[in-house]
Amino acid sequence: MVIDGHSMAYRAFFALPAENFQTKTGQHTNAVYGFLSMLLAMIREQQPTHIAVAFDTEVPTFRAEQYAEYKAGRDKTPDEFHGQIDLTKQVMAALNIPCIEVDGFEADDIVATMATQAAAQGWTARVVSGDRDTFQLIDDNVTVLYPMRGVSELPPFDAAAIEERYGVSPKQYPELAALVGETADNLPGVPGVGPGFAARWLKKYGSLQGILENIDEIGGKKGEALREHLDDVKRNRQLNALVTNMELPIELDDTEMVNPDRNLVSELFDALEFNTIRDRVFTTFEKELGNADDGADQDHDMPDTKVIDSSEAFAAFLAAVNEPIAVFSHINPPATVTRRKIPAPGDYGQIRAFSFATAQATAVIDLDSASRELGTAVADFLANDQYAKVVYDLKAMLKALATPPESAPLPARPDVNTSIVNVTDDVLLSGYILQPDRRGYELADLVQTYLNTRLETVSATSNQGQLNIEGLDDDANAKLLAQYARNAWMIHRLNESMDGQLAQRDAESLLHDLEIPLSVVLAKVELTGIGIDRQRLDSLLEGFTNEVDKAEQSAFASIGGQEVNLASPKQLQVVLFETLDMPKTRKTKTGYSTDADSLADLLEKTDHPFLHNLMSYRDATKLRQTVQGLLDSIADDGRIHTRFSQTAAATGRLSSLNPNLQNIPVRTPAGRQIRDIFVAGSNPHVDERTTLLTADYSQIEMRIMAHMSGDEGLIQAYQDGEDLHRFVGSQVFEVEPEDVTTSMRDKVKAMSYGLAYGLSSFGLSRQLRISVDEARELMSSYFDRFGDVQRYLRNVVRQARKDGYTQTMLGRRRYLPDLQSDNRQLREMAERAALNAPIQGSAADLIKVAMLGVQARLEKEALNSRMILQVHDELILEVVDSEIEAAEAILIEEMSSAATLKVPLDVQVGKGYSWHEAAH
DNA sequence: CGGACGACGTA
DNA sequence: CGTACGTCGTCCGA
Repeated sequence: MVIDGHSMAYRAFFALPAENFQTKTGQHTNAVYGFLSMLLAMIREQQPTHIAVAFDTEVPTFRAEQYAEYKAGRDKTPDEFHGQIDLTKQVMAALNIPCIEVDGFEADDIVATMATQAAAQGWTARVVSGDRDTFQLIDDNVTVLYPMRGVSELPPFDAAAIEERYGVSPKQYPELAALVGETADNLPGVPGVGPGFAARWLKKYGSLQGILENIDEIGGKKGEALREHLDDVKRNRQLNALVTNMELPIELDDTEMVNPDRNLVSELFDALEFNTIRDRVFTTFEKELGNADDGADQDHDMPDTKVIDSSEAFAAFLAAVNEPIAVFSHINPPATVTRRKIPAPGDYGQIRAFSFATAQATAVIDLDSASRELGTAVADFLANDQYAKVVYDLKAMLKALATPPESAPLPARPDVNTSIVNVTDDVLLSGYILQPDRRGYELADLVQTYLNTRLETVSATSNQGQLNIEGLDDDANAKLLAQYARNAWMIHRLNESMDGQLAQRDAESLLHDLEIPLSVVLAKVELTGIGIDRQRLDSLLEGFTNEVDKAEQSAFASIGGQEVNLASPKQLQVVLFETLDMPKTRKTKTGYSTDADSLADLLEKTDHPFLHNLMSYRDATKLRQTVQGLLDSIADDGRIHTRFSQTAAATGRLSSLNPNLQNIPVRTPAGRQIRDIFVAGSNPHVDERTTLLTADYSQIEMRIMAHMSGDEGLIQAYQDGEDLHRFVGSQVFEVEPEDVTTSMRDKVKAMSYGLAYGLSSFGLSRQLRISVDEARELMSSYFDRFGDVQRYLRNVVRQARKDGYTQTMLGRRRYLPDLQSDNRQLREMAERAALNAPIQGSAADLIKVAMLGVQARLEKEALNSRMILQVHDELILEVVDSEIEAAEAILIEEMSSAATLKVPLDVQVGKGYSWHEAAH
């Protein structure tokens, strides 16, 4: 298959709307995307063994030399097309598809030469081109795929198809074209002669030569015109003849289809912001090349796998081991959770199989067929401090091991402190520390990045049916177990690679002393869950649902009974900006914004009741959704067990999911009602009432900024325990602290918080609804008083630009390549991220240290109270009533001593039956 | 069914 | 033109 790259990319450009394909840097990509998806379709349909793409070059062709007006008068190439040919070539390079271009020739000549060469070798050739001149190449061996509807349909043209369509043979088609002319190439033909007449003449006289020999016979106006434009016709015929015997810089054999360079493809697609097509690329090539086991070659050093089916065999395997063992556990349901398919509340998955790897040996255990003895032996091995272990996702293993089903051979090991010990590495967490801003940390992703090897993801068929060890002659089962073994081997190899990199950047302590121990604490927190008052939650749902209905009815009434979907911004835009003809708001990708700020603006300007009703509807639906989400995630034990992701936030923070308990409303009274349903539950270890204890850091990020900047004024204020915002206000506005008004305090408060996000004077002015000048004035007097803060913030960015990364107090790095970007928007975004990352990240480090400290103290003092939630700067404990004072002391001590800063770490504690009551 | 998008909750 | 997240509904395409 040989493709005319330029003509197809250009077709694709017009087939897809350029405005829908634009990267954040402003580069259009519609032609690249369209070309690529056409290419994939062609590969799938035609299954070529060899493939190449031909391109035109800038150098004028021999045709232009023969005829100066060749292709003159064409419309200017649209600006949006700019750069897309080059990007298309880059994509081809990543796909390992050769691009061919030769100065002085057109892509079509290359296509023609290659097709001719291929046919001469006895191959069949497929020519993909939007240029009808290629029709002349068609014969028994050569077919042209010519785009019809955009580039979505490329019907094959063979001799019969040309005959049917034009009434001439492919060989005669260029003669017909010469008579008719080609506007696109600025080759005028005979006026008044279209393909019909041309075909009739050709049929009658056999060929163009025949026509010329009998030219005087041809009567009528058209005959006259022909005689007048004979030179044009001859010239056209000369120019539309494709060159079939060029010297090419490549042999046909060098165009054999091979695997894409996956890393290059990923890198390039990241830049092009191609996401959905990525998998299509890989699956298309895999299918075409039939090489699903491609990566297997690179495992030649993988030791043979022993299938372990008895505790004796396991003991024998362990006896030969004298180094850290990589342990992989296959957990059902798989950790990959999609939006519409989340695991049932309280289901932490079951371990179905274990596999192990060292440099010398690999082994696999199918738990579905394992004996109770073997299951126990494995559990004992995990709990045995003598064996160092390397794992992937310790937290998931701990949780699954804590709650195996009755029937499983594995004994339940509910104590996460002892169930898996001596874990020296968790490659999931190592991956996060090395690259905290990656999208995914699936084992296969890490293997791809760090080992440049493909890893099959275990087939979903393992979800059902038994993995039966006796059935090892069963192909599918054997393959599955082999995959598990390979996973363990990959964990082993990943660890070798990552260990070195962690050492190089001095981040071992972050892994071993912080993240790995924290994952044990988090496992415990998740297993514990938080108590819920279900009755009150039910009645909240009812109340909010009523509010939604009421607001919806009022909203419809206020626009004359028209029933639109209030949850659809698209439909709202029609109502607001067309039906009601309101002033336009901020632009979004798909139109004009209908967000809360915009609605408030519109309300001010128009005072239309619909706006008010819509806002009520939005408030109520949001609350109802939150309540419904909570109800849906209550587990059988009546509690909600959120999951903490330890690898989600690029700054080092945790995140909470299924459900997210880190964004439960708190600002409005209605929202706070939801906090009231999180309550102190029963403790399984004591028959005693419990209370919720909350403890949060006060102004943690400001304190970190004071510490890191070394600003004496700020430090002094914190040491004196002053009301920080009042103090700053008095400095900025040059008044006595007692004379600082609420408005002054609010302004400096907004500014102080904003600083850590890279707030601009423009942003500040908008937020405070003051003029930009006033905001600028405010910032400059702020920095006059607190100059070290300004110097610090500037220096953070400067250092980050120099090093390529920022660093937290514990050495957690965040890489920010965009600091070097030519694109101002990207660069400035990276600068703000650089400003914020050390501050937010250090705060994250601190509370993680505090969590370890608190958990350790609770255990050391043998308390029954339990940690149940972390919300970035807040820890929540469910405390047995007799332990309230002890727990309170632990919280305060451990949180305030998490680090020694130049300022005190103030911790506020509150208690109550519910989360709401425990707020202070 | 999955992704993009707008919207909005938290720190 | 303020950082970091997760979830929901809609809309649209595979």
